[in-house]
Amino acid sequence: MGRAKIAMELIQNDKKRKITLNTRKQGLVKKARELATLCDVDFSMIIYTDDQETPHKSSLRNQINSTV
Amino acid sequence: MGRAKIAMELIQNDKKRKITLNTRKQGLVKKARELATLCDVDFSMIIYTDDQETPHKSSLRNQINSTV
DNA sequence: CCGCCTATGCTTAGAAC
DNA sequence: AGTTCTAAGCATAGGCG
Repeated sequence: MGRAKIAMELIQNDKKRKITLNTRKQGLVKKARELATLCDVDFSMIIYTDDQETPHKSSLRNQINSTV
Repeated sequence: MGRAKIAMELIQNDKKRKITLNTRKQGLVKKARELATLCDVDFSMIIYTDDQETPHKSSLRNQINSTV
């Protein structure tokens, strides 16, 4: 099946939400890189995510810093 | 005409580059908002652009801070 | 400049493996 | 859990008003 339309609201299902986060984060970074390349601009992007995979390692928020 | 494919390199034409910057920046912010909504993450994005429209007003770089 | 349009290509949700 | 596939939906280049 192709892409189904999803509601613009918090995804309740943990697994789906995590997949969506990763997929879309990737797409976002790609687009950011493209913009930086096409228009010669400096770019900084920070996504603060709760790391739900290793809660025992840290209760602090992880910082994913994508500098392009 | 529909969307033409563009090369992934610096857009030399000033006018085109500026249009592309604005259009894509808008799209990027939209996607960032979606990601923040769908996955409940905090998001910060900064694009440093040379303001080519008012070079007489400031030689400093403008900082466009889109916090979602 | 701004907005609208439309064709085209890119993104990505869901499935199948 | 990862990988790959596919099509639905979305982003957007270029044109026009």
